[in-house]
Amino acid sequence: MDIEHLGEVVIGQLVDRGMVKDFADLYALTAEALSELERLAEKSARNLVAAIDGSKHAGLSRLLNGLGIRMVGERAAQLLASRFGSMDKLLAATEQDINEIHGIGPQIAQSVTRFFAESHNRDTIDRLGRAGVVMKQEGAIEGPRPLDGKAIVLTGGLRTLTRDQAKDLVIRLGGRVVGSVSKKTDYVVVGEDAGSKADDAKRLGVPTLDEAAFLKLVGRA
DNA sequence: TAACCTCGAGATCC
DNA sequence: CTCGAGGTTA
Repeated sequence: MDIEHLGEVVIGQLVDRGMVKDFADLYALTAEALSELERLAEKSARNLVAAIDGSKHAGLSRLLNGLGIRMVGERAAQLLASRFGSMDKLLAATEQDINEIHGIGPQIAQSVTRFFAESHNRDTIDRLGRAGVVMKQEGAIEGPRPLDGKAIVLTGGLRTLTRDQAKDLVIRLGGRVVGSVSKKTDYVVVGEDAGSKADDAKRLGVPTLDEAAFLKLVGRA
């Protein structure tokens, strides 16, 4: 369920009545107040309040996506959430820090830092936090991120992880899974019955990891 | 090159 | 909602 279900009719009334000036105000709404509006009876009002409340736990990437930062859509929001893990760390980041993320360049980095430099935007974030909006990435890995910025190739089958699980793990640890081995590849994870990618790694001098070494590196062993 | 972001236009649904 | 144009990034 999503706040986006708020129709224009309802939003318009809320704004006209001064009940909502920015989207942090949505969290202060009550079913009683909403029932005063036209075209929104008690049941809908309660559903709406519940949906708004539930959105507090959408996670940092959804929050960043929802703030409306120029050039930050789903993809950039996920990259930022994955790299910094919490709003506090993102707020403390410099433009250079953000620019260094693979997938984010100078334009987006500047857009993000400009957004957070605006005091009214910081106010909105403060108020969202006080309203109980979760400002951390759900499932974020605490501590060192051994794969930060690393390009990983997976080849062959792993015993303890499916390919999707392995990919998810790499991403959550800050790395990215790429499809072919090149000099820019940081590691090749060699599973069972690995194919030519293992040969490519040897030929190009790219470090290889067997499953045990991979699990150890990612802190799962 | 390919995926992604923004925005406006027109199609579609209720 | 989908589409296309125009821009960003690697």
